[in-house]
Amino acid sequence: MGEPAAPGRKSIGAKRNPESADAILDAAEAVLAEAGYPGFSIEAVARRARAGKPTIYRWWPSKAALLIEIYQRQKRVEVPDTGALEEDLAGFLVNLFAHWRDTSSGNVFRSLIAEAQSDKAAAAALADYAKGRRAHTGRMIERAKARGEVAADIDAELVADLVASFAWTHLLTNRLDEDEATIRTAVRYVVQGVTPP
Amino acid sequence: MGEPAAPGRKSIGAKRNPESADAILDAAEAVLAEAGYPGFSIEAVARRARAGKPTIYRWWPSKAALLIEIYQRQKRVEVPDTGALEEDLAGFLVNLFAHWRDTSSGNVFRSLIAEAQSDKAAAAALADYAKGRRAHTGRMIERAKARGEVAADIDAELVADLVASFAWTHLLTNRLDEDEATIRTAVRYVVQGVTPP
Amino acid sequence: MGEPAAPGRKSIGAKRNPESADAILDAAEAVLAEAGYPGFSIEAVARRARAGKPTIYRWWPSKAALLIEIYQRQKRVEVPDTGALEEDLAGFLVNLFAHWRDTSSGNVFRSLIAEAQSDKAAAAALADYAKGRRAHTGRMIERAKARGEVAADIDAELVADLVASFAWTHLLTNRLDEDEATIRTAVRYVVQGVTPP
Amino acid sequence: MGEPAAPGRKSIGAKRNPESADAILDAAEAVLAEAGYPGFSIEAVARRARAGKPTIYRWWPSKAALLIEIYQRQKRVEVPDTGALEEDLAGFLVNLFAHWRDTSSGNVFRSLIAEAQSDKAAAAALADYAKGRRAHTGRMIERAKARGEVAADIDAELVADLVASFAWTHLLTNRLDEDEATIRTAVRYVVQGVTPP
DNA sequence: CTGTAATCGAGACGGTACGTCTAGTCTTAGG
DNA sequence: CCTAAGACTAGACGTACCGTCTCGATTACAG
Repeated sequence: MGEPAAPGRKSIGAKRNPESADAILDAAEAVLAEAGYPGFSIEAVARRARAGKPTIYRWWPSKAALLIEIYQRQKRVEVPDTGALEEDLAGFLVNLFAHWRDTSSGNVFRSLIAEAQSDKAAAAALADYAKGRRAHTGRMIERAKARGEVAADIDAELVADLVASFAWTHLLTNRLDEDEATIRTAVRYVVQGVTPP
Repeated sequence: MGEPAAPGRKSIGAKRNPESADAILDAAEAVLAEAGYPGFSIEAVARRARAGKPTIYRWWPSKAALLIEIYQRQKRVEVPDTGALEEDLAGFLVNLFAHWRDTSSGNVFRSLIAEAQSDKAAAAALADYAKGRRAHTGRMIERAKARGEVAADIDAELVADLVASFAWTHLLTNRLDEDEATIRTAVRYVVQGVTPP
Repeated sequence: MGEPAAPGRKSIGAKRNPESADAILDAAEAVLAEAGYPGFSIEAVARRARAGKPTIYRWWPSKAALLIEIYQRQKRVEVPDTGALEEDLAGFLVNLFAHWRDTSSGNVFRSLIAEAQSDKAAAAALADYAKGRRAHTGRMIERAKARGEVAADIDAELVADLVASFAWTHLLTNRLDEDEATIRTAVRYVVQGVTPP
Repeated sequence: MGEPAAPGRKSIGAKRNPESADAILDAAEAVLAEAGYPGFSIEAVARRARAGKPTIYRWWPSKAALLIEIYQRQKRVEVPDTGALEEDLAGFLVNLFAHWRDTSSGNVFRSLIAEAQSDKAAAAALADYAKGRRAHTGRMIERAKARGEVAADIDAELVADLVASFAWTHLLTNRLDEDEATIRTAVRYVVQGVTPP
C-alpha cells in the first residue's frame, strides 16, 4: 500500500485492468492516511496512482464509492463467541475501537460518514452497510437469546444499534482512546437491561 | 430568517455591525435549509447576505464556526422531568428527533459533525459541545439516582452517552423517522440495565 | 451518407474491410455536416461509424488525413471552357462558391485549412493539394494565352493563385454569399490586368 | 515578453489588475511562439503567467478573445505612400510578409483564422477585423483614384480584398517566403487591371 | 472639530478540485 | 492480419469555491 507510483501501466485490452484498480485503491488509501479526509480528492488519488481521472470515474462514480470499497476490502473486525454476551459485545467493541484506532480504517469510516452527509449515494450506501452490520452484530444477541441469556422478546437489532451507535459516536468525536473498563461498563448497562428477570 | 437581501447595509464605523452579523447568520441558516450541507459555502452565504467574504472571515474563521454559532442560537430541546427516568429519556429523545426532523437544526448539526471530520477546530468545538450535552443529559440520570431509581454506582454521563449516541447515529443515517415505540424500547433496555436490583 | 450506424459489421479476415472504410468516411462526413468542425473528433466519428478508434488510426493517421480523403472523394467543381477567360474564371468562382455554400464541401475544406494550422501533415497535404489546384486552374489561363487573350509572359499559376485566394478568403470569413456581380468584377480586374495591350 | 513568472502578484482590490492582464497576454504570446497553435491552451497560458484559470476566463471568454487582443496590441504594418499605387501595394505586401514571417504575428493571425473556424465569436471578430483592414488598405487605392491613377468606378475595397486574400492564403499555406519579385508581379496584374485606359 | 482607525460591500487575485471530453496507444477475442 | 470494442494514461476544458488582498466609502471616537 502507498507505493508512490506504478509507472508503465497500460490498458490490457477491452476489459478492466485489475492492476489499475488496485493501484487506485492503494493510492486512495495512502492519500487518506497521509492527508486525511480534507486532502482526499479524486485528483490526488489519480496523481498518486498515476491513473487518469476518467479511469477512476469509470469505476467509482464518487468519492463515496471509493471510500466504501476501501473500507470493505480492509480486514474485518472479528466477532467473538465466548458464550457470554457481555464478554462478546465488550470484546467486539474493544476490537473495533483498536481496529479503528490503529489502522487507517477509522479514518476511512469517518470519511465515509462525513461524505454521506453531502452525497445521497454515499448516504444510501452507508445506510445499507450499517443495516448489514446491525444484522451481523445482532447475531451475537440472537445466540445469547438461544442460550436463554437474553429475554425472548428482545429486539436484537435494536440492541446492536445501541452498541454500534456508541462506537460510531466515539469515532466521530475522537474518543477511540476510551478506557476498556468504560467500554465494558457501557456494554454491561445494555446487557443487564435485556437480561431476563 | 432567510430574507433574500439587506441591500444598503454599510459600515457603522470602527466597530462591528450587528446587522451584518445577523444577516450573515440568517443567510447561513437559509442556505443550509435550502441547499443543505453540500450547497453550504462561504460564497453562497456571502451572496445571500449581501456581505463581503472578508466580513465573514473576519468574524468566523471557518464554516465550522458559522455552523456552531447557528446551532447554538437555535432553540434548545427541553429536557422533561416527569419523575420517571424512562419517561424522561424517551420524551427527551422523541423531542430531539422531532426537533431535528422538523426544523433546520438537524441539518445544521449533521453538517457540524461532517465538518468536524475535516476541521480540527470544528472537532474541538463539537467535542466540547457534546461533553456539555452529556453532562446536561446526565442530570436526568442523577435525578433518578437521587430518587433511588438508578443504582448509586452508575456512571450517569456514560448512560447519557449511550442515549445521545443512539440519537446521533439516527441523525447521521437519516433514520429520524424512527417509531416512537422503538425509541422507547431502546430507552427501556438502557434504563432497565441501570435499575437497582 | 450519414446513416447512423452499420451495426453488425465484422472483420472480413486479414485484409482491409472496405465496408468499414466507407462507413468511417460516411460517418466523418455526417459528423462534419451536423456538428461542424468543432464537433469533429475521432471519437465522434468512431461512435457514429460503430468502428474502433484503432481502426481509424490504422488507416488515417490524423483528422487531417480523414478530411483530405473526404474532400477528395466529393464531386469536383467543373471548370468551364467558354472561349472567354473572364467568363471562364467568373463561372468557375461562382460554381465554387455555390458548391462550398450548398454542400458540405465548404465545411470540409474550411476544416482542412484550420487543421493544417495545427498539423504539419495536414499542412503538407494542403500545400500539395493547393499547388495541384493552381496548376489545374492555371490551365484556363494557359488556354487564354494560346488564344492570344492573355499576354505571353504572364505567370498563369500566379493568376490562378490570385483567383483562388479570393475564394479561400471568402470561405474562411463566411462570405460565400458574395454577389455574383462582385465576383465577376473581381475577376475582371485581374483579367484586364493580364490582357495584352 | 515570456519571462517565466511574476511570482507575488496579488489582487489590487475590487478592480482589474493590469499587471495580471499584461502577464497573461505576455504568456499567451510566449506560449504561441514556443509551442505554436497546437500547444496554445488556456491551461498553458495560466501556468506560464502564474495566473488562475478563472482570471483568464474572467476577461477573455475564449482563446479567440486572447488571440485577438494579442494580435491587436502588436505593432501594425506601416502602409507606404510613395505616390505610385503599384509601389504602395507591393511595399505593403512585402512589409506584411516580412512582419508575419519575422515576428510572432504570423502565428497569432494564423491561429486566429484557425480558431475562427471553430468559434463563432472568433469568426465574428475576425470578420470585423478583416473588414476594417480592407477599408484601411482600400485607402491606398482611393488615393490612387484621386491622383487619376485608378479609374473612378473601381471598387477600392474589392481591390484591397484581392490583395489581402493573396497575403492570407500565403500565410495559411506557409508560403511567406515568396519572392519579392513574384509579389510585385501579382500586384502589377491587379493594378494594371484597374488602371484607366 | 478634525484625523485616525476599524468596519463595511465589493470583487479581483492565485489556486485547487470538480466532472467531462478527446487524444492516441494497447490488448483481447473473434473472423 | 484484420475487425470491433473498450480500457488505459494524459491532459485540456470551463466552473465553483477557497482564503487573501486591496479598494473606496462610512462613521465612531481620540486628541
